[in-house]
Formats: sequence, structure tokens, C-alpha cells
Amino acid sequence: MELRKIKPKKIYEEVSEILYEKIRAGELKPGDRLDSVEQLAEQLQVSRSAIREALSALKAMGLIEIKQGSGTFVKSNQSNQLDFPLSTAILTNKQDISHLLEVRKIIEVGAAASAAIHRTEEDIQSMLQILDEMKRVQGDGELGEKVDFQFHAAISAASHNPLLTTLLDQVSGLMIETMKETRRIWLYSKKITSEKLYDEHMQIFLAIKQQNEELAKHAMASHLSNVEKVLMQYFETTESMK
Amino acid sequence: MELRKIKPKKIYEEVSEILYEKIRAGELKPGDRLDSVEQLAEQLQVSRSAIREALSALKAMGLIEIKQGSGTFVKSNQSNQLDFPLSTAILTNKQDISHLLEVRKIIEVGAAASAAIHRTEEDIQSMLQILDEMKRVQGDGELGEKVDFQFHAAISAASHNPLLTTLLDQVSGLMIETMKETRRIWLYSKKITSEKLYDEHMQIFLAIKQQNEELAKHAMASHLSNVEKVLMQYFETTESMK
DNA sequence: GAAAATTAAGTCATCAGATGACCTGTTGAA
DNA sequence: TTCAACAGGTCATCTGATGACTTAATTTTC
Repeated sequence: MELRKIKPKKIYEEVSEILYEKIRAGELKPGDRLDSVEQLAEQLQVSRSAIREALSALKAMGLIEIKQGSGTFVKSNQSNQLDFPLSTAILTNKQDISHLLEVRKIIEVGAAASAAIHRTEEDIQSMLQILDEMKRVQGDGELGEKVDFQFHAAISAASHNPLLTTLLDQVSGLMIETMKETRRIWLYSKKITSEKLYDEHMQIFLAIKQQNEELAKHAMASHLSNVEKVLMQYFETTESMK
Repeated sequence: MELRKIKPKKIYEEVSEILYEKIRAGELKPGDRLDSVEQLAEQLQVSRSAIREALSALKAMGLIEIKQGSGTFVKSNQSNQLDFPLSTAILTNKQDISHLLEVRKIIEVGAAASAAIHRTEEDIQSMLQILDEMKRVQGDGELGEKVDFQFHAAISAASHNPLLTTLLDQVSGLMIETMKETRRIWLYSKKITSEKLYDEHMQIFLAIKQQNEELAKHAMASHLSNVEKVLMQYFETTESMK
């Protein structure tokens, strides 16, 4: 006997899909206010609970924003992206981390290449400023790290591709999250090679300034390879200590 | 006057976060059954509605699975450790799509390079098989597309980096979702250049087989550039028609 | 005794009513 | 004009009730 599995769709799922489609199709544009829970319940002939569960789901997806007292609104997917911490499992073993590093490298190298193509004069200025700052705080772990991130963020911003920027943010966030425990050692290992790091950053910057895509790629790739080397070295030693 | 903004947390958000943390911390492992809605409501001293809304959100995030009659379970998310919120992004305009294509290119090129390094003999075999299949169905849009995806999936599999594979899946899925309406035209445009596509795929395969990282990168990059060209051409024309 | 049918308990799904909290625009007094 | 009070709309939450579904225990049937 052959039967295709029937799916008893939950009502709140259907509601969720209906609203999702309306948003997707542009029928509901960012900023628009949805009908009230009561109205939706009336229109779709379901209970308010069903509506609310659907809205919870859509909110969790970041598609809408529920404001008590005023209404429910379609979120502008352009604006603020990060609110809910990454829904991720922590990666613990060495292999996972090397996988993560590989992904980061791929994306960051791509971002550097894209930045070399799309960067504007303003991008160059802000990168210069960060490099200055970097030189000033050279050696200061906590602060140095912050500036380091700023530099990388400036590059992804210079790609002028919000998707790429978001993606890189996510990966970086995941790295930070994952390496929470090893943070101190990480900072230390960066501190001791600080001068070298500055040079590498400068190389990347120059390539982007010259709009030399290939050079930007290589500079970023070799920079990240160096960082990786230090990190993996750390993991080697700790793992053998265990 | 300076005040930090107070945020009145919604109860179901708190519930959601509590459960999220339990899952994240490993206190609730994949496959585990959560306490029943009634029990949770009792334990946390909130109403069942609050619990259900929290569960809806967690379900939307893909963290749990709710089975009527039997219970609520933690999903075993072996593969999607990286849960990028990409899945919910909605891209409509031409610029967004070109951004998406750029991201795809970056990741796919990176995957090809990684595959060139890490591929095993089995990977080569399965890719060969797909290429054979590709030659056979050459021209058949629907089927050809499927094989095409298989090929790209095989490459990302050959990278032996689950994170990378997941990420590429997400991006591909987003592309499919985004281009739902333009699917037919896409298929058509691929059909007419089918022979050329086969050659390009073969180039990529050979580079990976030879474990030539640089060549793999270039082959993939130029392949995707061609695909992009056709796609953007389509968008040019349709947009001017509007 | 084994298989099948039935039953019971536990759980999610959904609804409806009620109350409180909150936001926004309106109104009316100073 | 300014601003405090108010009213209406809306979300937030709780509660009780009923149905649907799953699973396991129990009983029946052979």
C-alpha cells in the first residue's frame, strides 16, 4: 500500500505561513502594522492563541516586532540585525575549530577582495583612522583586540554587501563565543606578535586602497594563516596536556 | 538626564531564554524530552500560554520539535550547528540578489579550494558519477538542475568541513527561495548553455582531482561568473520591462 | 500463550473569557 | 499654548474547558 504521508498542519503554522508569505510577497512592507490579534483571529477564524503563537514564531525569526499597546509591525530587514545571540552549539574540539577557522578565512578573504573592488574614499579614511588607533594601542591586549575587530569590520563594510557583512559578523561572533575560555591565551598570543600584526593589516589596507583584488586576497589569506597558526599551536599544546 | 533604558521582559521571552540556555549548556541534550507544558508552567509559575508561545519561538528557531500527543523534544541538530539567520531573510530587489550571488561565489569558490585539498578517492568517484549523470540528462531542465545541485553538493562534501557544507546549503536554499518566481527562466537560460556548463563543471572536477587549489578556485569562479552573467542579464531585461 | 482490540493516561492543540499593562491620540483645564 | 487626564485600542497573561493524538497498559479473543 502506498500512501503519501498526510500532514495534519497545525493551525498556528498555517497562520505563520500565511503571514510569512504576505511579508515575502511584499503585501506587507517593512514598517507596516499588522491587523490586531483580535482582527486576525476574526479574519482567519481561529482563536487568538493561534495567532499569538504564530506571531511568536515570526518574531523569533526576526520578521516582525511586537509592541505592547501599539501593535505588531513588520521589521525592516535592513536595519538592526543582531539581537538574539547565535543559536549555536559550542564547538569544543580542535577539528570543529579548524573548520570554523576555514570558514572564516574563506569569507574574510572574499570580503577583502570585494572591499578592494567596491571601497569608497570614505571607507579608506575610516580604515586609516583605525590603523592609526591600532598603532597607538599596540600591545594593549584588550583594546588591541577591539581595534582589530574594528578593522575587520571596516573591511566588510567596505564591501558594501550587507549580506556579507552580516555573515562575517555571525562567524566572528561564533568564534568569540567558541573561544570564550581560551580568550586570554588568544589575547596573549596576539600581543606578542603585535608588530607583525600591524604590518599585515597595513598590507591588507594598501591592497584595498589600490583596489588590487588579488593582492587583497593574498594579504588577508596570509594574515589569517598566521593567526590560525598561532591558534592551532595553542590547541595542540593544550590537547596534549589533557 | 541620563538613564539606561529599562526593558520590561516579556514572560514568554524569559521562558524561551531559560529553555534556550538549558539546551545550549547541554543540560538538555538532543533527543531529550522536555517536561510537559503543564509541568513547565507549574515549575516556572507561569501560564501555559506563556510556555506555548516560548515553545513556538524555539520551534521556529529549529531548536525543538513539538509532537502532539507525545511531547516536546530537543532536535538533534547535528548538521546545522551554524544557524545563520539567513533563512529568514527576504531578498527582493536586484541589488540584494547580486549581493547574494557574491556571497555564494565567495563560499563556493572557497569550498572548491578546500575540496581540492581535502578530497578523498571516494569524493572523486561520486563526482565522476554525477558528471556522467549530467552528461546523460544534458539539456533536461528540471533534471539537469537537480544534477547541477548534486555536483555542487558533492564539492562541498569533499571539503569535509560540515560547517562549510551547512553554510553553502543555507545560501543555496536562500537562492532557491529568492528566485522562486524566476525559476522557469533560470532553467531555460541554463538549458541553452548546457554544453558549456558541462565543460565548466568538468574543469572544476579536474582541478579538484589534481588537488590544484588555485585552479579549482579559478574554475569555480569563472563558472559562477558565467551563471551570474546570465542571471543578471535576465534581471536587467525584466526590470526594464516593468 | 500470543495476537489483537480496547482502554486509560499523558500530552499537545485549540478555543473562549477575563483582566491587566501599555501606547497613542484626544480632550479639556490652566 | 501647555500639559495632565482620559478613553480606546492593543498586546500580555492567566484560566478553564474540550478535542486530538500518542503511548503503554489492559483486556479480550483466538
